[in-house]
Amino acid sequence: MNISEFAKIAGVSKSAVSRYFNNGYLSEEKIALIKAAVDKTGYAPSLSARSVKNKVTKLVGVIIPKLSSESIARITEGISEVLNEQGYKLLLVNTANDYNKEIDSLELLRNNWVDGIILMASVFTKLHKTVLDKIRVPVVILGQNYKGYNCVCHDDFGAAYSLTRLMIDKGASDLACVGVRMDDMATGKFRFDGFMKALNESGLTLHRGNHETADFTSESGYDHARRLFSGKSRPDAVFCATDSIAAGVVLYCKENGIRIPQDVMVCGIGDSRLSRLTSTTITSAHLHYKTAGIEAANMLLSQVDRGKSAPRILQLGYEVVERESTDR
Amino acid sequence: MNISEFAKIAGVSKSAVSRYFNNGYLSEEKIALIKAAVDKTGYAPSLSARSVKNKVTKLVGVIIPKLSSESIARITEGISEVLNEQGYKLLLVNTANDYNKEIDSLELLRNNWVDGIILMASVFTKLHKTVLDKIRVPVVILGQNYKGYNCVCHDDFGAAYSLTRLMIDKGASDLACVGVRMDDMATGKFRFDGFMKALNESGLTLHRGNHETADFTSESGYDHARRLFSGKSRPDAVFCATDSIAAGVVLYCKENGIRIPQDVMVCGIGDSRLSRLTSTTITSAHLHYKTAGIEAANMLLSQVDRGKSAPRILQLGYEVVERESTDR
DNA sequence: CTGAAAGCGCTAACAA
DNA sequence: TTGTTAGCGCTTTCAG
Repeated sequence: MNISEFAKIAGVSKSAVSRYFNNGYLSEEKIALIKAAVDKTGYAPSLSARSVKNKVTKLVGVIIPKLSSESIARITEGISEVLNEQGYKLLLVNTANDYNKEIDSLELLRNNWVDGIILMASVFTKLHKTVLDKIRVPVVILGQNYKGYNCVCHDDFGAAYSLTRLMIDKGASDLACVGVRMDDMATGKFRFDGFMKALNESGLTLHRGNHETADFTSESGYDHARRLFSGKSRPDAVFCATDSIAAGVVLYCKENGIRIPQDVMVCGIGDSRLSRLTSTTITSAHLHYKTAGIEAANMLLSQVDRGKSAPRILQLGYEVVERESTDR
Repeated sequence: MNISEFAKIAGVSKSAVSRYFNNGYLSEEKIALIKAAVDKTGYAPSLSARSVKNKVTKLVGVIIPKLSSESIARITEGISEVLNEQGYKLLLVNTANDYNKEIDSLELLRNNWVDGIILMASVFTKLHKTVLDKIRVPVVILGQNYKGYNCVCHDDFGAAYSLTRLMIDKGASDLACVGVRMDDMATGKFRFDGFMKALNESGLTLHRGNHETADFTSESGYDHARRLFSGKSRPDAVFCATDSIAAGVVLYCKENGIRIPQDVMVCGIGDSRLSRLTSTTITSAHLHYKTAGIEAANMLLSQVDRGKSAPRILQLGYEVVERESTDR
């Protein structure tokens, strides 16, 4: 049913109907007439047609690498909360860790579909830059710090530094790192750099064989723990780039009689629910994921409303949460 | 930029441009002309305007109660996979466990916005029915079994029965259940019913104080474990409606010197990653979450394409996965 | 194969 | 306050 047909049923003009749905001038009498007809027919205006006129879709595109990750879920909940409140809807694109798809999705949303985009970026290629620079709608990048773009990110470097420092202060001298690929700047490079800074500051060196690159799963953490602990000299502390990886390391230790924290200390990042439930609970750094989502959505919507402005970068802090895995 | 303006730049007519983007008849020559202009200007047709003509948005609404849940994330990944493949986009609505918002969201999507809806339902009220019956686009309900609607669901009853049976076969005689609210039929009622059937079949009774109602978190599982184990007689087996709850129970036992499985057996449902990482790994039932998402999306799209048809119910099986928590 | 023109459902400027 | 009317950007007949 369209507006003309409905107007006929309600016994009013098209404009009256339009005004009814757009808070225009309308007499009580007509309002009642239309309300009754709505109840009867269930008519609602076509959002597409409305968008054609308004040039506004009230839709925000959110591009994520995967869904089954506690951190991403929490971020997305934050985003969704703000969007809901402000009357926007969330168009979710899951790239399934496929970086080409990230580009495709940006292309897809580039014109005429959404009023703004939040990109949970992993790696950042020249292609990303090319596409991002062509996009007409506002974009906020979440979880990475790319100069020249609107970003909301975490203090990955600081969190890694503090945790490593903590383990050194507790007596660790032969530290290992299970990180992720370095082209993921936030989770890969910055967390590794923070780890290294703490080492260097204390005059420690990263021994050969003590640096592993895992993916984001605990299975992978488990596998890399095996490699770490099968060398001749075992590390006495393992810094992991994420809690999931740390959980895998903890599991490996449990199964192989390596005592935590007596034989080896372990920590992760993210303060996930998991870190409280593993056989040895895991010392971690709390990152404000939901807040990041909220801030990113607010940053985006303010640009949607008031037009693009100079790029801002918002970096959120962290809190170290000590648990059993470093308790000595 | 709109089609007319672009057509002028490309040096062709509006219709030619339209045909270019809709695989119509077009000479090589014009195709080249338009392609060049697209590269230069970045023009892409407005999807909203297209929808007005086509009466098709290529958008599917997905309503979920929350994001930070492994099962929901896996389901949604399945949905997203199919939608992507078929050229549909995913409009995500997070109701944040607010059942009123579930209704509102259905109302919102009811007309003219999406081509179909997947509803991850929790409870089912008369209001749900009223709204669902008014909706014009196809709807698939995921995770619950409501006669008369298209549903994809799990064998909650069977899974609970098998797990309880397993514990009884291993010698449990005083069983407890930590479930969730009964108006969530799938997770609450059916899992409890499955549990009870196994008890009854073996001539066992549910002792007073051995039935707790938790929410879906491990914190809640932890709290209810305290109540369970502070009575005079301790159960020798605890069936939990979800893995998260079970993880909380396991944590409580660990902290209070209650040995699993020697003193008490524990199991959950969902075969989550968590169940493999807790201090005592948790026996669980694998539910095919991602498959459920895939099947639901396929079911929905087939109705979108071929029009609504008689309601179908697809129930997926389960597999019991034995781990340490029942290993005796 | 091509372009002109009508029309999708809606909004808003305009005249009443 | 109201109704009429001219678009919004696109697709698709229809006549060439």
